Amino acid sequence: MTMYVPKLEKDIRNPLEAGLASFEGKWKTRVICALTQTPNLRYSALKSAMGNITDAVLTTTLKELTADQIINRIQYNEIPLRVEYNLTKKGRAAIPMLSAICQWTQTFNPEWGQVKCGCGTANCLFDLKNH
Amino acid sequence: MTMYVPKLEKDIRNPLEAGLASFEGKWKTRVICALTQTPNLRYSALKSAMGNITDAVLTTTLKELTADQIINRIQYNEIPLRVEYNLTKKGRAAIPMLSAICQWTQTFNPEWGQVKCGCGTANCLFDLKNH
DNA sequence: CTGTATCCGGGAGGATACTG
DNA sequence: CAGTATCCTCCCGGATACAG
Repeated sequence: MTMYVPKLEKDIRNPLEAGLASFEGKWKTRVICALTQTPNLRYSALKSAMGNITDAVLTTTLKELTADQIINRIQYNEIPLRVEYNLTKKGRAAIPMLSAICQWTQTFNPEWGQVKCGCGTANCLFDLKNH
Repeated sequence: MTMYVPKLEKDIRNPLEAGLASFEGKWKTRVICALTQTPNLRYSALKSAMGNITDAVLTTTLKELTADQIINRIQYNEIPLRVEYNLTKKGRAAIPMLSAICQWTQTFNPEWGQVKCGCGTANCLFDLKNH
């Protein structure tokens, strides 16, 4: 019933800060990565892709990404209920940006350069350590 | 005497998360912005550019940016002590990335598109609301 | 002038139990 | 299956005071 409402408004001053806020927190980029590798994922598939996330945290993450127009929530009123998530146009437009950050890190911190993703997916964005 | 040491290690899994961590927090991008507009700034100049930051928070921010190799700390052993900060090569390489995020926000959230920076500096990265 | 030391409130992330 | 509701812990950002 009582949704969480922060007492202090965040102090976001420009479009850069607004953009970065879309990716902050522990799970958002991981959800984006999963949806990049597999375009349509159900709640349960997303949850197991995240590994050890709890429902409360996954739900919050998905709501924030939806509010930021980075993912779509598509509900099929079947029984049992089916819900799928995928990237919006804005979400897909973020992929090159995130890749650029990834490469920037690997360029200047070569210790990251050796870590290769083992997922075998051709369009995988990220080089994951635990994957 | 007792520096702050986090008890739980941060869970950074890939170069994207490592890169984004360099920009997180309220002040890091603002410091980068200030040093983009003015290449060499003293502690006190940086502090007044930030507006209402406290010393404890500014010091922490500068240390983290230095540790991440995004800014250089140059100390002149004069009396009184003079310290200047500027962007490293890695820091300068981040500017196009940050501009891309800025533009991404302005493209998909046009309410940010009308806000223009009033600083008059040619190489100003960001469109600032309070500036 | 350029910081450190110390304390504190608020909140993000998480654990657990429960539900249509 | 796809979430809510509730509670809790840790620690970040900030305030204030002090120092080399």
